[in-house]
Amino acid sequence: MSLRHAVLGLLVVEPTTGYDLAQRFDGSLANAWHASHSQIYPELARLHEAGMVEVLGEGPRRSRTWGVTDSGRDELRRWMTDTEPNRSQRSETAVRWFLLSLLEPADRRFVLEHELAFGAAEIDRLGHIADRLDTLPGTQPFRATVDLGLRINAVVREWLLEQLAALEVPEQT
Amino acid sequence: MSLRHAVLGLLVVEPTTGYDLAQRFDGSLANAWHASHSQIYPELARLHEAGMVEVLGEGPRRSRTWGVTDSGRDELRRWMTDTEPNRSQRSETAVRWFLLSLLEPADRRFVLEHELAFGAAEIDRLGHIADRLDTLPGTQPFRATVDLGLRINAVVREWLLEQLAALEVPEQT
DNA sequence: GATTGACATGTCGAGTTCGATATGTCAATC
DNA sequence: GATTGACATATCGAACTCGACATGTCAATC
Repeated sequence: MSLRHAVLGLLVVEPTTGYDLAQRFDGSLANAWHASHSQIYPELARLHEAGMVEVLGEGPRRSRTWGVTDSGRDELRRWMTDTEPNRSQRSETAVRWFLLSLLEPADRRFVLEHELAFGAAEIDRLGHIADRLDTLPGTQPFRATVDLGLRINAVVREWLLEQLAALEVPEQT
Repeated sequence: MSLRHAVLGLLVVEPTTGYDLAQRFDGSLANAWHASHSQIYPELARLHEAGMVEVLGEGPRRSRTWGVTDSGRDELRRWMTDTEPNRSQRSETAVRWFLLSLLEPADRRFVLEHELAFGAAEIDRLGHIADRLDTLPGTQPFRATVDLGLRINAVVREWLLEQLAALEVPEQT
């Protein structure tokens, strides 16, 4: 269960509300893990019961700002250094890339162009995040992860363009 | 539910048994999707009931070789070209990379070195798959995906080495 | 002839995730 | 003063996933 540790991690970075946590899962953590609010609220309740998070303050609209306790920090460290990562991945997009060659050229071109457009938007999105982090102090460490995302996206883009180019050339059998 | 389409895709590539399908999820498709046999057998039964796969032959040990029907091929094509991909990713490893900066330098070095070792093994594994595909005829299209995996692993490796190098330098605040 | 290990299929219960539904607040615009 | 949209929390049932348990076959080695 990494949901628990992803939540703890995000709250160590910066205490925040459950609502905002859900936004972050779709923002900075989008390429690593997804969780919707219907998972996050119960998980916060469980973490609270386990003494790993605490309410730091209450705001408008019944909102509560959650922070991590020492016990929660211990648990996060233990997980990161003492447990073997679960290496199983899950990416529907990657499944589609894998199966791309099963499509006829016309369909393949269509899908490749669609993926390229999405990738361009993603590079744009990450670029904006990088720019914002560059102006903010104290968030330097996370620049590195954004950078990794940008580099992976660049490699994928190049690969997609190659696949598209291979489509133009009559097949060499 | 991409399990269904991943199974259909693998069976279009080459008809095979449920057992072998489970091996392939952990081999060629390891960086895209994971599924164990306890998911695969019921899914094959459902696909059979839906008329999307059929038994092509029976072998030793009650084994059945499954193939995709025309209806299954239609469904796979429809999924790949007409539906919007679910972009949500899931990678515990990526979550750990994201949270790396929360660790103290000594712990961080430990984790980075562990990741580098795993990455090296993965590059090795993909390299062997690539070599095998190069000697086999008729599997050229999947060379491309293996290549993408190799390139992404190379970028990650470079990134991990940079993070390790940054650890040596006294912090610039 | 016995043992071992890879091949092969299957089910079950617990745990996790998703999508829908529900309820309400607050600030800004019309 | 009404409406809209972002903020905010919460629950429920259906679907999906995981790990454990169960059963058996076949080939090769000891």
